[in-house]
Amino acid sequence: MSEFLATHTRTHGCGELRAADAGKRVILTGWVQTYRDHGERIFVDLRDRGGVTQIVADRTRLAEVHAIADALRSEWCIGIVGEVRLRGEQLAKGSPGEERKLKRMTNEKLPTGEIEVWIDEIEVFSRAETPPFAIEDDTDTNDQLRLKYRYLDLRRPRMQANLRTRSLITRTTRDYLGRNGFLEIETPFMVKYTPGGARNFLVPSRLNPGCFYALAESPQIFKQLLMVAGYERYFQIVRCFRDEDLRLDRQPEFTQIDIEMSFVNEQLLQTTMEGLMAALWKDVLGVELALPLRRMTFAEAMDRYGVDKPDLRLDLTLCDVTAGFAASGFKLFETVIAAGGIVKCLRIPKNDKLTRALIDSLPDFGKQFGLKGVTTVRVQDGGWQGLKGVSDEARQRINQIAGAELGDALIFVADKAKVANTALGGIRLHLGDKLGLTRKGEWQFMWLTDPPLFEVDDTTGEIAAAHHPFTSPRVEDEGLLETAPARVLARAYDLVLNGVEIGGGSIRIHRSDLQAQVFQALQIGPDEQRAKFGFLLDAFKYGPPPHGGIAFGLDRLAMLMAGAESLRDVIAFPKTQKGSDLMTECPTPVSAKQLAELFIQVVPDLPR
RNA sequence: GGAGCGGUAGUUAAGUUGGUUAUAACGCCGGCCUGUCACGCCGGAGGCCGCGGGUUCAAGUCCCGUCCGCUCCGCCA
Repeated sequence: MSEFLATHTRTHGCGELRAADAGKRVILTGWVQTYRDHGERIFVDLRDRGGVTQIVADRTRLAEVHAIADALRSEWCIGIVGEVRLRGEQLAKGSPGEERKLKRMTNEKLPTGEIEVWIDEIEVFSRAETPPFAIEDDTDTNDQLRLKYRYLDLRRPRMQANLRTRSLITRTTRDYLGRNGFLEIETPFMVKYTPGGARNFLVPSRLNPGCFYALAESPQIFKQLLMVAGYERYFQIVRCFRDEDLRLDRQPEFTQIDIEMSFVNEQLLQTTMEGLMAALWKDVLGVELALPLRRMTFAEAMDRYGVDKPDLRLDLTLCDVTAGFAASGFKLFETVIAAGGIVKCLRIPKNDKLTRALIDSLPDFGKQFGLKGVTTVRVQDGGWQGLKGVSDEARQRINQIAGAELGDALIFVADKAKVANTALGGIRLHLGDKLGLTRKGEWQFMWLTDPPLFEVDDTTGEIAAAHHPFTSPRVEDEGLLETAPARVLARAYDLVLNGVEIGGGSIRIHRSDLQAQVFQALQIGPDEQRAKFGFLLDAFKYGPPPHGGIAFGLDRLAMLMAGAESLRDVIAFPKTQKGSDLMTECPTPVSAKQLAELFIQVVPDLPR
């Protein structure tokens, strides 16, 4: 133990001291943020997780303290004993210009700016090499370096604030759910591998040669079993693992707030979750949410926003002008329509920021969505500027559908429905940003409801579960399961915030006859059912309660609430886009001996 | 699986149609300085231009390959 700590422990954090503390003898510990050497007097900004305090070493006062302070460098870890003084206290009372000088000495940028601590004792706990980047919020360094020296990156106040926000979120969540009768119950990470869905990370079993566990993608099946087991209300803040390609808002391991309730319908579940959101926004951000939250059907979202997670901070909407362009004389679009495609339109009300250059950049922007082209016209008296070959009649029809007014721009995209919607939805967000139409600072929540129960594969026409095979169809659609499965809508819901899906769930099937119909529609036969879900189906023979649930992405929630730009900024030790950890340099190959112990042989470039 | 962007001093960047010793700012090191808080002033050090090939009299610059990072499409029941 250091000599210093044997006899001292700190009395205050570096963000705590105020003018009222003047005269106190205090002990502070922290890291050297910066130092300003003025010869006889050295000023040091001392930082800990709570803030920064200026400490002062004066040669005429204590030469030995001054000598130690003279050697201090960035990020050294030190402890000091000293006296809190109002800045400029030593100025002679009543001296000329006293008030002005005092004011000049106060640092209004710091909460502790009125005071400073004059050092009586100082101990260097440890020195630091010059860090590869400055430990400050506006340090402009690349992610590669930040991740390699993550422990330094995490010293930055903004990162500490982000992780503090995250901690507050989990604390409030536990508190709210606990008060509402939810039990926190853990479930296994190492689970049975089931094909389909997200790719799994596999864990070899030494005790069972040739056999593997999968790391859980989510506790889905276990939480349903807990409902069968009569726990009624369950939650867990749980790590999930998916071996899929990564994005700004996706990590290979991420955390869910996982929730399941028995004897519940959509209304009760959503109300309960709205209560959770209200508690979070109040406790963490001090914001009162207006409840209930808005609801929108999947169909409306796709039609008007082109996505299943609309950003409602932006008022622009899409409309379908396929009917307008049919027999319009515009061959390009007519061909697309004849091939089963659609034409969607985004109307931009007259806006000076929509420059020629911005319009010209849209086709390139559209390419990333697989779009072949983007057509933009300006609505003028008696015609469209920017597109010829459309009959007057068709033009008027389209103007009417789009609600176009003089001076507006109409942006058209023609392709298969999915591509057209995704692309124009993307352009909508892009332009909202570029034109400054997206209202920053708003919290736009919405429940997305009534999505399709199944997804139909474009090429094969095969049907797959859109969510998972235990999601209930809407009661009124049960009759369609055999005749028109693609039209069946689900008792499922997503919670969307500012264009980000922060949670999703469903009411589950608890009736075996209904479950059989769904398996039938999915063409999952008895053998496959047994192999994949046998234990769950067995459990459902013993009086399963009606139940449903939801899972929130804690990382995304934290990212939005902390105002962070990336998931990596709210995860202490995240991974790169290729799933590697640049600090520990993982993953790595392992020795032949380790592999042999697991009965595994590595074959490079195995044909797939 | 695919597309785009990036990699030059410790860091962030500049580097012209290929042409002398590869610039700048910040940081770092030394000295000076009683009030700074983006302190200031004087001086100094610091480079495998991601890596490997190729073209050329000559490559940071052009070509091919490769690695790493970022963003997106596919993917994520």
